[in-house]
Amino acid sequence: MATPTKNILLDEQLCFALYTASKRFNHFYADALAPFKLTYPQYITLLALWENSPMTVRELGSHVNLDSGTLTPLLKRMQTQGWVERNRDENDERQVNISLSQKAIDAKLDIFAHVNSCMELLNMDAETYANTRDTVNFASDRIKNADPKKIDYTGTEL
Amino acid sequence: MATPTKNILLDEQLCFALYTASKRFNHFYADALAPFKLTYPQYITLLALWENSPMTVRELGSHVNLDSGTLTPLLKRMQTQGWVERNRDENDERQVNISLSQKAIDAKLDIFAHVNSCMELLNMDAETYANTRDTVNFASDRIKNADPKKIDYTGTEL
DNA sequence: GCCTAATTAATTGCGTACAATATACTAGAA
DNA sequence: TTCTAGTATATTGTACGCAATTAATTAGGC
Repeated sequence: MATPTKNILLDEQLCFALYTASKRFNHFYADALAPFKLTYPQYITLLALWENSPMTVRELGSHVNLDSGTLTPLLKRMQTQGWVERNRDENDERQVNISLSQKAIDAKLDIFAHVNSCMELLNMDAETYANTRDTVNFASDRIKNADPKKIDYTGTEL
Repeated sequence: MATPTKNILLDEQLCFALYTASKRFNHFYADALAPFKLTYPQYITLLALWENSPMTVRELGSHVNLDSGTLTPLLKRMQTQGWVERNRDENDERQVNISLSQKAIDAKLDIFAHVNSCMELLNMDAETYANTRDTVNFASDRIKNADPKKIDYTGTEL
C-alpha cells in the first residue's frame, strides 16, 4: 500500500505566513515613509549606510541581501533624489563607493522619530517584538541552509 | 532638553527579519519547484485552487492576497504552461473563472510529495513549525491593522 | 612586461507587486 | 428604457528581485 501524501493547505504554510507578513510590512512602510518619498528597500539601504558609510555596492549588498541587479538602479534613483552619492573608487576602479548625502545625514533623526511613532501602532511591547524577530531569524537560518537542489525529483515526468 | 530619538539598527528590525526570511523562502521554493517550472506565487495560486476550483480572479486574489494587476499576467503565464484555464463567466461576463487543468489535478500528489521532501531539509519539527507560523501570523495581524497614515509627520520639511 | 583568472558593477530579461486608470458589464432608480 | 452607480478584470507605469551575461579592471604566475 502506497504511503499517503501529506496534504498541503495554504493557510497552514510558514512560507505563506512570512510572504504575507513581509508584504504587509512593505505596505506599512510605504505609508510610514511617504513623507520622505522613500520605498522600503530604499529605507533599509539608508539604515545600512547610517551604520556605515561609505560602502562599496558589494558591501552594501551583503548587508541588505541584494545584488547589483537590484541595487544599481535603486541607488541611481536614490542619487537622483539626493539621498546618496556614487563615486568610482580611485584606487580600484571596479568598485563604486556609495556614501550618504548631507540630506540623508540631516534627515536621519526626523526619519527615526517618525518611523518610531508609526511602530507604536503595532502595539507590541519590546519583548514580544524581540521574541518574534528572533523566532523569524531562527527559521530564516534554517531556510538559508536548506538546499532543495539536493533532493532529486522522482515523480512523473511533466 | 529634547527627548533622544531611539536608534534604529537594521539587524534588530522585525521588518528586515521578515523581508529576509520571505526572500529566502522564495529562493528555497524556486529550487524546490524547478522540476515543475513553477514560481512561488504560481505555487500558492495552485495551492488555493487545489482547495477550491474554480474561483473568479477576485476570489482567488482574496485567498493569496494579490490583485488583478499581479494575477492577470501570472494566470496568463500559467495558462500558457497548461496549469489553469481562464473562462469568462456566462452569466456575468465581468468575471473570469479560473479552474485547474487536468495537468494540475494530475500533478498535485507529485508536487506535494516533492515539496514535502524538500521541507524536511528545514529540520523543524511540526510543533516548532506551527509555533513559528502562529507567531508570524500574530505579528502579521498587528501590521495589517496599523495605519501609519494616521500619524502625521511633524519633522523638518524635505 | 604579458597573459590569464578572478573580481566588481552594470546590463538584460523575466516575473512579480501594486497604485492608478481604463474598459466592460451589471443592476437599480427614475 | 435610459441613466447611473457599482463591480470585475485588464492595462499602464514604477519599482523591486534575481539569474545570467557582459564589460572593465585588477592581480598573480611566468
